[in-house]
Amino acid sequence: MKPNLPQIKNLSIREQTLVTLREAILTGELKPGHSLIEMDLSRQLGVSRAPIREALRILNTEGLIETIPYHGTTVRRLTRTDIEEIYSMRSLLETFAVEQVIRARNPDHLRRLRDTVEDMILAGRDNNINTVNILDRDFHDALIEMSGHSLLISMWQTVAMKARQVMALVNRRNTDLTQIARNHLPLLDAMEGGDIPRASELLRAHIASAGDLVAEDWQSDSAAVGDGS
Amino acid sequence: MKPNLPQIKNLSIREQTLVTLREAILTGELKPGHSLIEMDLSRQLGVSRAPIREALRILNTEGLIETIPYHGTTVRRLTRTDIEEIYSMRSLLETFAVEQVIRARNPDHLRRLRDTVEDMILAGRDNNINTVNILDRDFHDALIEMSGHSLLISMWQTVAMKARQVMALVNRRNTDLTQIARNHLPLLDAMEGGDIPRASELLRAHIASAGDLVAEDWQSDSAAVGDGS
DNA sequence: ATCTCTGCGATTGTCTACAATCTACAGACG
DNA sequence: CGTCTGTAGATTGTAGACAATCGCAGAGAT
Repeated sequence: MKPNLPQIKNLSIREQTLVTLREAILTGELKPGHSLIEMDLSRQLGVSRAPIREALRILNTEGLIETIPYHGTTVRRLTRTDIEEIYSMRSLLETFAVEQVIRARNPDHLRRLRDTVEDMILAGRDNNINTVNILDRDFHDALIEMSGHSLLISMWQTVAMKARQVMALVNRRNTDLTQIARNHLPLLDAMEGGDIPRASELLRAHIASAGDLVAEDWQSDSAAVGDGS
Repeated sequence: MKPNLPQIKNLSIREQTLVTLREAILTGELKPGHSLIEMDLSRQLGVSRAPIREALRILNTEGLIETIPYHGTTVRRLTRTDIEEIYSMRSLLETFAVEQVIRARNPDHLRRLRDTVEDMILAGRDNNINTVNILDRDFHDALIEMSGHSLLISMWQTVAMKARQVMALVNRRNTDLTQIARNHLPLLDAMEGGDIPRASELLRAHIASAGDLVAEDWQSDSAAVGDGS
């Protein structure tokens, strides 16, 4: 009956520019301090400055770039304090979310989370670091989504973006991937048991340890770039 | 010595537009559902569409307006769920802040907060509702600022904006103003005593009661506008 | 030698005109 | 009479040119 044709979506140039630039920043392709000149972007992307400017205003509001009037736009630099703040905020938001999810007592939710963790452990065995990272992100994103709190989700996206950027910039030390994955299991157990205080504490510790690890080998200049051209 | 001349600031048209529109939305002058047509704004403000569009993109990112491509831009409508979410998020962020502030143990902070509350009580005696509201906002803003957590401050601004908008849209029932002001005193006492759990709980209750009051007499359509022209 | 001022290049800010897209309504066709 | 189609008007999306502003280098004065 329904041929199930792929949805045709004609994203505006502004939106395409936004996604492109944001992704480049979050993956570390565009490093902190890199200067973004509208005219250059215009030539590179083959579009006029108008949509680019609008995309830049959005990125600026999201806190990923900084603009000095009549002077230039650069990818925002990250200090160690920024990183600590990002992780403490993550902790706050996720702890809140986990509380909501536990109260909802939805078996589907827990099953979905457990599936994700199991996949993560498997990917860890294969030493597939990329998949582990993606599944880890999925897990935490899912946790927030399940709260059903749209404002929380929106604020989470902002923080999660910044966290992604930080992750891409640090040179990860080789940690035991299966261990990272397994760390999620006690949290799931606590959630299934409906033990909010314990789940909160486990999550807090989980994120704090991740944050400490990142903050530890953060040299402010490690990923910074002088000129950017 | 210092003539204290007013700082000359040549804000860009984009910025002026942004501030103007945002203020109009937050004060309820522009009600949810009201449609913002770029061309009309352009004529009214006597500027071209380009800076207006950039301001609109920012407001959109801030979550105050919604744009449907090739169709129009409207002030975002607020459901009862939105309001509950705004207040629960306020609660979360402020509770976090108060914990930081207590830990910092800075006497100046507590003094400043107490001064604000005292002024608030005085304004309440005079039945000066406007001043009470401003001081109440000052109090909560100050609490967040004192945390020294810049990411928290930034997220707070987003939430506080929305809360301001909601406050402006409900037809406040005449509550005892001095009572509102006095409600802050136990919180201050707990903070001075360094009692984090008690302070958290008081703050949570304080915000929840305010939220309930607002949510109670919220009719989704009360402040909505059909056409907007 | 040092200070001041002027001009230049680079970059963002703004304006105007034109293109693309959506909704609604009127008219053709069965 | 209902359904489809096409056209008009409104609105946003994009382009390209021009204006405003900033930082800096270099000339000239002291």
